[in-house]
Amino acid sequence: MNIHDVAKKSGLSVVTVSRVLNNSPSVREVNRQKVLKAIEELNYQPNSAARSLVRGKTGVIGMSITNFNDSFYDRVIRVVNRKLAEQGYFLALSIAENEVEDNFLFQRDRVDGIILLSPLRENEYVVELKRKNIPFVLLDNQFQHEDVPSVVVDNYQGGYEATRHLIDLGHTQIAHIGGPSVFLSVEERKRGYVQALNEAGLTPFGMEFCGFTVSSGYEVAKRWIREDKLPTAIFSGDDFIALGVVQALREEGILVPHDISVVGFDDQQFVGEFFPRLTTVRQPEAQMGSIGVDLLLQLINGEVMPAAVTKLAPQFLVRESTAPVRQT
Amino acid sequence: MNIHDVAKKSGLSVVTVSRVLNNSPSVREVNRQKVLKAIEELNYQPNSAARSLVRGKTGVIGMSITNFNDSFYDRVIRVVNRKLAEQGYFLALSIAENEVEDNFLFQRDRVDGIILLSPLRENEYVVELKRKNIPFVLLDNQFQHEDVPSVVVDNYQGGYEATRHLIDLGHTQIAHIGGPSVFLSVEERKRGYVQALNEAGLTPFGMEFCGFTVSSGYEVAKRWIREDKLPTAIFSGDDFIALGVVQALREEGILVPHDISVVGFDDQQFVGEFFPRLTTVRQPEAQMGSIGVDLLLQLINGEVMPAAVTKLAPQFLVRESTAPVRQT
DNA sequence: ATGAAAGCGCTAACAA
DNA sequence: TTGTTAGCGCTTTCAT
Repeated sequence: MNIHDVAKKSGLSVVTVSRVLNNSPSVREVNRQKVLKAIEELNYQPNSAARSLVRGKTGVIGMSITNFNDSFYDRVIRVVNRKLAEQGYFLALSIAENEVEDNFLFQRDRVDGIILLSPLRENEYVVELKRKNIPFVLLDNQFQHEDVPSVVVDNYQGGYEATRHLIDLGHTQIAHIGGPSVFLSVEERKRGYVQALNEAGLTPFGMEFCGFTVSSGYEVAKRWIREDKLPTAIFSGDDFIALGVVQALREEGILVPHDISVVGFDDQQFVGEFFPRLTTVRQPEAQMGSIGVDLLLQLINGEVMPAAVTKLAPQFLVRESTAPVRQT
Repeated sequence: MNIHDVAKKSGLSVVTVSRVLNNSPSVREVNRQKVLKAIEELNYQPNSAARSLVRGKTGVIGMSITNFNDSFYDRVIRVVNRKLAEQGYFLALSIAENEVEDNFLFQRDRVDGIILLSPLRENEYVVELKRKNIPFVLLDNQFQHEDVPSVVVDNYQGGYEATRHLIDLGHTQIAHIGGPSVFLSVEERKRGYVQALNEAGLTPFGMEFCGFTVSSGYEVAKRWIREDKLPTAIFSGDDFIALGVVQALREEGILVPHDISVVGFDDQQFVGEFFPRLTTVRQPEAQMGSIGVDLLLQLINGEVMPAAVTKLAPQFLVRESTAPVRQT
């Protein structure tokens, strides 16, 4: 069943049918109706391969993800999906596990553009996509690349605000547990932390870097307890770490926020349901997704080359895991 | 740049090039090399739209997901992705948010087949896909449908084993907090729970149904504490609920598993990092994904109609949140 | 406003 | 073993 069947059924030519399909204005209303009726009756849908072939466009935007178990990704994906749908594009997600060259999406004629979300082998991907001349943007990435628009959150500011908040609560002994230090975001958060302390005439009480997991946070906190070098406040590199910290402290009878204040990062959904609900830094996922889509579509439409890096302000959320320092 | 360029460059016809591309044996080795060389030099990749058009196949399998913040989904997705890649197929994920008809994937010529993972509006989807005559399978679904292969975990068995384990530990006062009771899986888990109790000559100590969230579990447990009707063991409908329960108990100074044993369901990744590590029921994600792919490919290749429902045994994981009942 | 003809890049059928 | 020809289903000139 194809466009010819519709033409036959409606008594018009395939060209007219095609025009109706593409909302061309130069079709008499009577004929348009005839065609629409035939389409309806035949339950016809144009063949997408044929369309792609002749148009040189697919209407598909690919997005490469590394992880499907994270609120941050979930939120970004939803926004991107919705926004692309509004623009008539379809989002095809792909999990980045294989070699870069193996990625099916990375072919000029399969997608009109690509979004890389928190890419792991960022440089490889960028080289490959540039070589293949596929329009793409980076979201939450690590490095800066010439001619590649990217949208990142201001991790420095996040770290700064988190620490500033603790300082404002009167804390002077503030430690930091960051994620894997290979990440630029980790480095930036730390930088914000240090800067805020410096401005207040303070120095880091302690710094440690571990995995973005509950257990790593737990272990670091347990060690600090064992070594009897506990601060009065801890800025954690993400919510998982923070949760591990809270748990370790609680096991030793140290209460959050009564005895020690803890700040997280990312506002992981399930973490928000724990008590004490974590004071944390939320990344502006909606903005990030939205701007990312805008940039990509500009690129695809060959409009002016968008700015290289868009840095978004994070949102600091004060909840229940932080409190004024206890007077001793 | 297309197949003609390669033909020209290699001094052979487009047909020969096509044959090389498709590993046809009837090409002399010398010529094959010539073609390969030309492809290499031109960095040529066949146009996929043209291929799809003429072959009537896309090489793409679509998978519709509702949530990207869950270990269970993450695990299934990874297995499916890997397995499809092995078979030369590409997995395109799509988030199910819009109307069924809006789903871009649901078009015969866009994908060769579809996998529905834990679909929400299951019946609508099934009707639509049947109407469009697209091969598809269901994973972790709710209902049974004629002529649609599906793979589910034996939730009844999961509930049974979890409860049996508690009974074996000497517990007689065993309560259950299930998820939203609209789900068949929730009903099945409950049924297993009740059955295990019955066989042991016991009756449910209490039953409650709430959302699959930490906070719901927390609230139910808090209420039970307030009303002073605590069991010695609780079988929770999933890990989130279980976590909420543990937290609520701990806040009241009731220790898990010392005072009360708690069992979860799903083996959510981050939950495994909490202490006490949760005794839980793991769904066989790898099997589910693998069998799902096999069934779908059978369907696509028009082989014998696969069995309607494949029910997989869950795996019971004894960890640290359960212990023998305390002698009073 | 409508249609005939050409062509997008590829593969399959048939011939040589 | 290789190549010629036709055609997948659609859109886009270019006439009319």
